[in-house]
Amino acid sequence: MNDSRDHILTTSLKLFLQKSFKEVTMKEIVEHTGLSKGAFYHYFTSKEQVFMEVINHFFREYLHEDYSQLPTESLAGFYQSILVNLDRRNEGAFFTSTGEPNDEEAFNINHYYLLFDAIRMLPAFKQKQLDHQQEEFASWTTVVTKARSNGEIRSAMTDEQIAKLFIYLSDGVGINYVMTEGLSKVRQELQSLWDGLYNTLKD
Amino acid sequence: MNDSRDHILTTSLKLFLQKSFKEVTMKEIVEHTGLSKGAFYHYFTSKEQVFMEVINHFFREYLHEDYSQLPTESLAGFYQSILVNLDRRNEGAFFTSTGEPNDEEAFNINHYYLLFDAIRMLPAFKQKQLDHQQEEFASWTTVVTKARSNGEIRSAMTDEQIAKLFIYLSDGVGINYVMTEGLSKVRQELQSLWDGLYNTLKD
DNA sequence: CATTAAAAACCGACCGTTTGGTATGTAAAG
DNA sequence: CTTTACATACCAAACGGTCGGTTTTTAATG
Repeated sequence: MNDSRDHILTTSLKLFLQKSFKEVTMKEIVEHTGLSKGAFYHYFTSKEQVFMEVINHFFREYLHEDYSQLPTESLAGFYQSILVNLDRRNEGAFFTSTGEPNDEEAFNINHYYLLFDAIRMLPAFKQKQLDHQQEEFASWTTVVTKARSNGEIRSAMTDEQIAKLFIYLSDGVGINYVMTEGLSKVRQELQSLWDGLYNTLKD
Repeated sequence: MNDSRDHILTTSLKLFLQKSFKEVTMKEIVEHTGLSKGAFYHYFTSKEQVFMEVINHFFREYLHEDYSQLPTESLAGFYQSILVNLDRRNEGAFFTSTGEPNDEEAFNINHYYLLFDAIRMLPAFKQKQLDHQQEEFASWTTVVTKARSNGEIRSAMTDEQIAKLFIYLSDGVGINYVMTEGLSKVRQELQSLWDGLYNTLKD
């Protein structure tokens, strides 16, 4: 039905993945869509609006792992599933929902621009981000608690500390590799560190 | 001597700490300095140039911990020193070199904009960043190696893995707190996690 | 199926403002 | 009297956005 509107949205997303909100111009959006300024403003009222919709439609679901769908029987299985999902999102595509392929490069430094822009411009998004972080923390903590009572792991640290260890480790690996090479090595790096940490807790 | 020039530099820094390069306008720089456009272009040839100098003069030394000055006798002492230095930089000021006080808020989300802008715009800075990361990794690894042979710690993980654990943990804590609250809690959070990790390695 | 009127989709010229940067001038310093 | 340090008016280009008009699609009617 609304073909052009979706086309504008996905095209804008591609641009916002390459530059910050301020750096992407209306001219670029219009030219990349192949449409005209009139067409754009027929569907959207402003550059801000298309940004907002881009964030809400694509970026949020792309960023946020769904922790409720993860297996929680063991800590090892839990983090292994996250790694597998990370793989899927990397090789897969950004636009799975629209069926469009991801011919662009993988996760990179610009994703942080986009994330930060969204946080600064959209209070609702910032709240979602906060909620997601809490959910992430709660999920990890639950799994760690269970793993400890199972006898899967043991440690002098609190469950919360261990949960944070895993979470911050993944964030740290991400931002480090984004600043240097690509995200290609992130998966194996994260696997190696999580495994090492896990084995330390297991002994 | 060159009073106005330095004034422009520090004023520009303050602005670049609040917005991205693109978002900071010449008008803002000129108005905040209290000088005129003519004055600005008397000392600098472009907005890019003042950005470049801002990065080289202030930001780099602010960001980069000097690992050669840290005590390496024990792992505990090593990371404790880093935490103390982190304190100093937080409460202290951004402009220690010029003696100006830091009345602005502490490290926040905009610092990442600045960091990313610098990486994208200044290849030399990116290289310095990379070198610094390598130096950081090398320092941690050395300290961990020594700590292990000392009998201070023991672990099934390699020295490199342990080093990365500490490094990525700090990066992860930083970016997480920047996105939510401030950097106020980062220090204690990092202390808690590093301590927990350390004790696990010690047992 | 053809006719037609209304609505939706789309175009590109145009608008006021802001952008980074320049040119010209002048007052002060050496 | 020359150089340095500023100020200000000005510029072309780019900015996000508007508007009047044209084409295309849709839906109702005979």
